[in-house]
Amino acid sequence: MGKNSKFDREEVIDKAINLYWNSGFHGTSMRTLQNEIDMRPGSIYATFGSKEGLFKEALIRYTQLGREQLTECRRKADSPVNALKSFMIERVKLAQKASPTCMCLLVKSVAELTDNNAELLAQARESLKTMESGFEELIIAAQAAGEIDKTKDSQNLARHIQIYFSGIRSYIRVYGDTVPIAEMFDDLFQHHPFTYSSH
Amino acid sequence: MGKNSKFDREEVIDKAINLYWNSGFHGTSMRTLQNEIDMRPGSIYATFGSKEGLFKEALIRYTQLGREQLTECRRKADSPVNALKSFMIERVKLAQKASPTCMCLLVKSVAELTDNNAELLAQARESLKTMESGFEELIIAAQAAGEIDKTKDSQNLARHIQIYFSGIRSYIRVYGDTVPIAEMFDDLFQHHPFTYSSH
DNA sequence: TAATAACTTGAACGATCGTTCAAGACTAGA
DNA sequence: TCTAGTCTTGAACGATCGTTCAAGTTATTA
Repeated sequence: MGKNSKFDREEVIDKAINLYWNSGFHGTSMRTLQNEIDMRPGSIYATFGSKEGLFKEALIRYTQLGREQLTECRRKADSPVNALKSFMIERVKLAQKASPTCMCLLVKSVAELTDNNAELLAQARESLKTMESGFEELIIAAQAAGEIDKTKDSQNLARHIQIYFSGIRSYIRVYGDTVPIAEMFDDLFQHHPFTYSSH
Repeated sequence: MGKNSKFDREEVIDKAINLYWNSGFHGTSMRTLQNEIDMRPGSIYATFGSKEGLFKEALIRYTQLGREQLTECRRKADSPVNALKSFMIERVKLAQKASPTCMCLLVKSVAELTDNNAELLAQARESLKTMESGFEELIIAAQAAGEIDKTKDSQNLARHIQIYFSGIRSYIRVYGDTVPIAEMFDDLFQHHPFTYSSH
């Protein structure tokens, strides 16, 4: 008995993701959120508890979508390494559409948040680790397929990718599209420690 | 005739840098700034014009200090590449002292700022380019000294460093000190395209 | 169809935001 | 020492912040 919600929860969170992605946690006001997701304060607070609560759900869903995209890339690509490459390219394209910063919402969040929002900071960290472990799975697959040297530590390589990926996206934020994005990702895998030919 | 300011301008800006570094532009309130730099609103606004004005000066001074530190490292180190290495290590140490994020204030700023603060965003971008050109100067010196392959494009290598450096610092933000920082910087230079031995 | 439970609404709250400005304090030149 | 110019002070401003809650609406059940 009683009334059902008339809004679509995932749809609402997706809109929240885009807003937070654009302007960050502090830069996005509840008023803006209210207008954009078309909910009144009472409904928002009944559903998500607080601005922090909504942001946390946004982080979680953002991460889930990222993992799904990674899986999708693996399904489509003809090799694990190519799956990683296409994921990075697609992710940058998606980010450029959703947020002019082009940066990862999770990286933006660990950069912006402080201990004043400890739970959110912890969630963003956790999410980044989740993404990194997704990279590692693909690397292990690549090693099994003979694409990457089996003697290399997969965790180490995944770290390499995480670092370079976030670095590139910060770099794009500074230089915009003037920089050859695809080439930069190719570079990553053409170099040691991802190739046999090195050292 | 008239009264002289009783505060030290550089000292004030340095304190502002630390506050912004910790909490970001939006996360640092004028009230907090007033207390920390021990100036009343009237004085701050007479001197810097606005919160944006103070932040811009902070960005500029932060960059200037960074360039000076780079020069200092070059003076002390026995080679240009070692100068780069020690700069990175020292910078991370400094950042860990000044800001628990350990990240670069400039990268944090391009991540946080939007077109609502276009002038600040432009300044942060400009400053990052300034730092990168400092890296390139050291690389050119390293090439002249035979430390790095002369046929490599110095601009490209500087980009590599910029990307990896900011990437590492984001990474440290996620994992804290559990990650072997010095090793990671060594890795950067042991790999192609910084070594002859690669490819 | 009346009662009940679930959800929505939007005006309003206190707190805090960045900022202003009239008044006071101080210093240097006449 | 007086005056004119410069800097400092801090109360106060309107705007906006995140949030609350009593009242209204809608759907389900008996």
